[in-house]
Amino acid sequence: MKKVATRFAPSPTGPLHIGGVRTALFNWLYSKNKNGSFYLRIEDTDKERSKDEYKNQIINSLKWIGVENDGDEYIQSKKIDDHINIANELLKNGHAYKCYCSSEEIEEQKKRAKQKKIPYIYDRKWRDKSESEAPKDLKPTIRFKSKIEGTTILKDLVQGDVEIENNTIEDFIILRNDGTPTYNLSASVDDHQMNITHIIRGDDHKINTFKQMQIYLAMKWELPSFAHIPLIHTTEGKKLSKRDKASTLNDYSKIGIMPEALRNYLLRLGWSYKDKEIFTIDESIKYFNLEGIGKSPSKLDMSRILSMNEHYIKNMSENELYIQFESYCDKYKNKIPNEKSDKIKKSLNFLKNKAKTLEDIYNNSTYIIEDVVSFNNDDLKLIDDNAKKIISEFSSNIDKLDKFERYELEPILENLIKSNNTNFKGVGQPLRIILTGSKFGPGIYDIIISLGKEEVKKRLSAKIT
RNA sequence: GGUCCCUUCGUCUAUCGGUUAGGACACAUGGUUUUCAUCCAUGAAAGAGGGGUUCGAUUCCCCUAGGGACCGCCA
Repeated sequence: MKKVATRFAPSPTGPLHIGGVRTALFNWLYSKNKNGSFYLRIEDTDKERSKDEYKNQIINSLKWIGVENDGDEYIQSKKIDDHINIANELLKNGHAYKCYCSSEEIEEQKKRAKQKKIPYIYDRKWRDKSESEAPKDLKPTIRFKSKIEGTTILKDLVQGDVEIENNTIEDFIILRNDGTPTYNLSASVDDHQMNITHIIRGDDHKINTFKQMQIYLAMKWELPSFAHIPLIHTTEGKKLSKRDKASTLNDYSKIGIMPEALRNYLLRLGWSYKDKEIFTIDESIKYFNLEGIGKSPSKLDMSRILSMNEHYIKNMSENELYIQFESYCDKYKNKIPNEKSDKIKKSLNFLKNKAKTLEDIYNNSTYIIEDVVSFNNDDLKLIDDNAKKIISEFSSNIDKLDKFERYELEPILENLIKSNNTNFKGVGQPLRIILTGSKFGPGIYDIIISLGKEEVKKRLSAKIT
């Protein structure tokens, strides 16, 4: 048995979106499940559109979600000479030929086909023409001599047998008239040279697979296995593209989605293992298989991502959560001041109960992070004279406390409720507003204790007068 | 238009011929609760339609309908 090798081969012509991330994840999981290797190949042969910026974004995205490639990134543009050599070999073997059609001529044919509403396919004009008829002033493209007779069956590991008439595959270009290789050639040569055994990619590549299979056959190379996974659709039911909002990983991380949550979500999007929903990395490696991949495209569901994130927030250790929260604030909000980090750490146990995202934690903890409380007028109106009296009583009552724990605070509040002939809200709400500037937030005891006696006194006295 | 793929609750899915069609998210209701939440309980919610095959079809086959992908000297 050959050692399993998979690859993810994006082109750095745009930011990697969540669909690509899932494809990478599936390839990575499959190879790890089989104790094999996973490679990252940057397909940067389109010099016009490829950008280093995108290459880095791709590498960072995969790193962020925990998909790690074996070995260095494979840079396709460095292998162009190999691709050209194979094209020449194909030419020599009679599996390819020179086509002297100008691009204008081809465009014209396509236009006409469209007008007549018939499918365009290159008419194989130069397939059997002799070289002597070639125009002198035109550089030819090299086309692959595709099969015309019969059918080809692709034994797809996800979709089953897919049969296609060979004559629907045109004589595709493998070398442009400037001598550079095109995608189908480069990809086949690279996959072969990298000893890729399983090609797992989006459904949108299926036609390419039939073309690439023919190159393999012509070169007498051993065919890899193919698995075409259904695409991820937007809520509108269309193929997800780079232009869609909320499509890159950064769109998610900036609102406080954590990598393990998104990884788990993506794993379960289009793949399942019985009724299991939550998978650690190790579990996903252990259980991942191609049989569990569904055949129909699936839609992105934000509320599901959120609830997955919520699950991870509540179930990860507070230490780990703090590390993620800290770097989240650092990157997208304000850096947590050193002197506040202990308070935040201690408060995580109640902060996390109200949070679906790291951003929620941030919003609920600003009263700790920021020293000056800001108020809005509507809330301030609730602080009437009666409320001020209660607050002032509370303030003097806590002076004698030395532990400043819940069991000490509870009786004080209860007494205030009784002596002022009110309910919990009558005491709790004004306190909350003055302490945090908001009617909403963590439990009142949590707020008081997390702030500490000194800070509570300070904030109360600033507002009573 | 041609080729290919898909079709179970709103969404992600389980079921590999016999189930009261299960779970999760979302939703609704009730309970716990100092706000908002959490948590707990309960509920509503699905096999696109039509033909076969079979003792029996969500499951196998065919047709129809609907949806999607591809149709570059991009990758």
